[in-house]
Amino acid sequence: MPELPEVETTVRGLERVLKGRKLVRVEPRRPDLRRALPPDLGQRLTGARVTDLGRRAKYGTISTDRGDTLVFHLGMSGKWRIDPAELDKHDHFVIETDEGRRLALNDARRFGSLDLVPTDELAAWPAFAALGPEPMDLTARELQRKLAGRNAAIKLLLLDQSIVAGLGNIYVCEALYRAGIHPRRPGGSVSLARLERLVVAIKEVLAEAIEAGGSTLRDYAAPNGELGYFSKAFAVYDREGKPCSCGGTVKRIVQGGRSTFYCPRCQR
DNA sequence: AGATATTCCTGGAGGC
DNA sequence: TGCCTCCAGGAATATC
Repeated sequence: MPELPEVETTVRGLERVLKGRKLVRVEPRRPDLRRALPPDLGQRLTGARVTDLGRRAKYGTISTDRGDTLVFHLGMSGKWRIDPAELDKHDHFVIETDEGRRLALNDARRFGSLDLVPTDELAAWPAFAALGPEPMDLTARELQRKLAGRNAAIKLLLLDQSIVAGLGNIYVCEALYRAGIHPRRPGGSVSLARLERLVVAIKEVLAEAIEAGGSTLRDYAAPNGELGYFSKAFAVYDREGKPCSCGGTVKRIVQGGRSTFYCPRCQR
């Protein structure tokens, strides 16, 4: 269930193993994840040297000296396993470096994706071109402009990657809680002052999550490759019926087919 | 154009 | 214990 902080943590972990390394073996172990993999993926990556790693929204990028960038999305269950003792049935893509390190992209539910894009065309790549600003670059003014006239619930609009790119269900719930905004409030009805609070809340909750991820990088790099969510207790997410610090009770509703958790006393 | 529903997939949880 | 249903998640796609 990786959102932006988990992808950021993943990229930082991969960077330590991959940056500057040559890929001596590249093995797609099935032809597709969510979509078909590029048929020449193995051929185009084998023998290439990794120059850079990066992140855009919830996508990770691995660029090579051949002018290609491998773009991965972890979907909901994806994770990279570092030096797994043995491969399991959900290790769908495996690469090996000239130092003998092995990385396996494991994705039980296969909602993830792998694409190979010319590095100089990345910004124009359709999936990237459709993305809104990175949350860390977001301003209240810009958010206000994007929400103007929109009647849909603020919760749903914040999940729209063209409005702001990288937020998922968990951090949207947490950010709205911190900003004191009711998840059902129409997007266009949130005042600039409250959007200011919201933008600060988004940046803070993501920064804290990345910080927590950084502190668990050791675990991430362990043979089992597990990468947990920001494991500090969430204030509202998955806490239906439990107490809020205000004395109220966390409530769960369904919006757009997915759960929203919020405190009816704190969020208006 | 905006809003809403559906689709992909598997494992884990809970009910009986 | 086993079988069934339901649910979680992100984003593309379809339909109103």
